[in-house]
Amino acid sequence: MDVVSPELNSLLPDEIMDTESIAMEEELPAEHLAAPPQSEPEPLQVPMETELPEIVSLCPATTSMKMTSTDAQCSTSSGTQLLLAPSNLISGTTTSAKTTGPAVTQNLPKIPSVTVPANHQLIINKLSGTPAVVSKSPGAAVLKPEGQKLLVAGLSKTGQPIMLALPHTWNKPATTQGTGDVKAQPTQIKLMTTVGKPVIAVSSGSQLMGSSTTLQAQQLKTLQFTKKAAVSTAGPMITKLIITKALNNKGLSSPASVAPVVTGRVVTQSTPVTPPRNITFGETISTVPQNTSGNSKVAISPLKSPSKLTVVSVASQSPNSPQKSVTLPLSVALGQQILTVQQSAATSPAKAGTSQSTAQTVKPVQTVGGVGTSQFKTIIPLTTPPNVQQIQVPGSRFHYVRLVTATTGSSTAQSSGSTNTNPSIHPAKPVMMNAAVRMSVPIVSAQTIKQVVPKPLTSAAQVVTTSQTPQRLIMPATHLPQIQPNLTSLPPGTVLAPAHGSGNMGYAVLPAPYVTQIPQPAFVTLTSSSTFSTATPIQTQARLSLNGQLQFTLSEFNLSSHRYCDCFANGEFCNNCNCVNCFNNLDHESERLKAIKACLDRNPVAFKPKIGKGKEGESDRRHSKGCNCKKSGCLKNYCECYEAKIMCSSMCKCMGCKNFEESPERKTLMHLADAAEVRVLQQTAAKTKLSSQISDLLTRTTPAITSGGGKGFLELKRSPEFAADSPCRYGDMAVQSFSGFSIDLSVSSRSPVAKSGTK
DNA sequence: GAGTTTGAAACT
DNA sequence: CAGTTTCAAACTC
Repeated sequence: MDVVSPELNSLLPDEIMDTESIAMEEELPAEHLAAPPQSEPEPLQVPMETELPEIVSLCPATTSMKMTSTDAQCSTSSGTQLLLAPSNLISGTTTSAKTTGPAVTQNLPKIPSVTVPANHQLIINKLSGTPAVVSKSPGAAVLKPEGQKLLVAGLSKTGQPIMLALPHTWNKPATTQGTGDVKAQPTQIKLMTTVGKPVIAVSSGSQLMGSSTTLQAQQLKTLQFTKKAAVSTAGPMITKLIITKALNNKGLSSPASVAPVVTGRVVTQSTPVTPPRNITFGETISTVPQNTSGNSKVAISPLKSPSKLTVVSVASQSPNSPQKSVTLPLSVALGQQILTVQQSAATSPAKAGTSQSTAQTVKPVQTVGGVGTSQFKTIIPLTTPPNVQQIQVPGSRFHYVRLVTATTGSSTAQSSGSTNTNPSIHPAKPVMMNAAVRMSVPIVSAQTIKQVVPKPLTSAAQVVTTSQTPQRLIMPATHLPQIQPNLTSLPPGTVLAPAHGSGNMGYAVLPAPYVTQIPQPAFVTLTSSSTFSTATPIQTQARLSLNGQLQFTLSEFNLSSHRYCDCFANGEFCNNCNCVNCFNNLDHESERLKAIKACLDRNPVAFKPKIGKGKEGESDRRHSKGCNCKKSGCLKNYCECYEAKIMCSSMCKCMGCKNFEESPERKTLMHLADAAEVRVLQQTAAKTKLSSQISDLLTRTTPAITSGGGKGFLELKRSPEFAADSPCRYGDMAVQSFSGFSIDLSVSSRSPVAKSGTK
């Protein structure tokens, strides 16, 4: 690893907090996404295209070490995923670093490699001789030398940690061995330092992952980690993780919408530090060096709105039996996100660090990213009562709630469920999925989370539906043997999608309103497979097929279509769609239930994502069923394969197929399509720029601009200094619509200002 | 926007 | 499982 001296750092003060340039470097094409880690035995399907989030994560690599530093801080642009090794580990690789404690200088682990997958995740590996990050953080196991690199140097003489954010093009192997010449490419290096704070120090064995929703790539979030010296190596340590949105955060949304969520691990308690807009949280972890203390994974929705946040924590772990870790991987799939949660019981109560509503005490988190092309934001809340928090994202179509784990008596989950003692369960092995899944889980009390057998959604499950915005409850139907026994531990209200069959992956998509508003007698029994036996009959609100797919049909929805309504197929209620006489709403729940049941009986795979992960050795994506084209040559959008921009496979039954790799027709079309896309992008960029200029012009030239009461409107008012009857260039501007990229200014006839249309 | 083509899903 | 029907989306003009 390269060593960045403090001198170098001091010479480049302007580089600090240079978020824009960093953000630019983060822009990676989708094809640069990281491949699944090799440690993953069997990648799961990627049901849908995913708009990938980026991760800021902190991942300690050591198993036991002393932390004498009191504060640690790192800054990174949002969206950049970082896996940071412990400070001592870092310092051991830097010549200029000053260790903060005597224990730190001993047995300094080396960082053999710094690899960055394409998802901008920086992974600093330890030596192979030590318990690697990989073993504890499968998500960090992706060591694909792509993407942006970030080197974390140790403490300087002034105590400033130095982090080098390297462009993704800077992936020479030498850099991973500490022999790279930093100065050789000065323009590609971003230095981020913390002022007056020691370098990031992550407690041993803990896995931290900080993540935050990102509204814009330019957002900068500061992660502050506070550690206190442990009494002994085996003693508790304090780790405080703070994520602070930088002041230059360009996010325009409310705090709830951005709600940076960071996970961390705190051995005991942390001193609350609650600067404005900071989120401080801590978590109690086991002090057993080899104890991974479970892993908690929560994926933040990487969907369109980065503000969407889903936090789920399930399972608990006996503090004294790390190998019996009853981690409950809760994998959720919506085709775009996968959420995996493994959470351990805390040996001591965790303590939230801030009084802010967004403050969270979190469990150790590790990313499940790095699998496939997915990128994850992993968050684990370790909330104190109230154990339920709802995340409301203004403007979002979805509501999210957090499932939190009780901080006390967490060991009951392990002992209560006989299925949890399945030896096949890997203690800390997270369930890795290669697709992100959005998951909205009904709010459940902490105690109910531990219950082995899900109950019908009655009083136990407290689902909050505050608006007509559909909620989704999506659970994985993937065949995941390691988590299957733990599925019985899902909290009441959770819709289970029992894995069944081999490779027949499905997803249970259940709108939350559907869950919450169904009368109890209307429950649809969750069909359990033979391998998914439970002592108690499981009831939930949707009937699931054997492969775990929740299905809906419109046959009883008085719709004249044999096809599924898109809204329905997505597990949503129809809203502002073109459905006629639609029954896919809350007013027709009984009919909807019938439709679901009928559909499940008829076709268990109707809602299965058509484009999924191909078999091993095949291309990443392929049509699950294959097309059946006859006339289009599979080169028109009639063909589902072509429409999905994938080539036809052996599954297809098409005739005259031209949608294969070497097809000249296909290549020609692709070239044309690419060219067209480039043009569209250029035009869009031009429009955006022009609109921005116009808007800026209006702002600067208009005497007064006040936001109108309506949404997305600008009200242009006459400035007081202009008399009502005086000639005024802008005097007759009325309220104009300001929608999207278009600004249409209507100017009165006596103000012959040229209209500006950007469309 | 209307008409045509197409193929997936439902149906038999 | 194969053939037929239906119909919304894609496509063309």
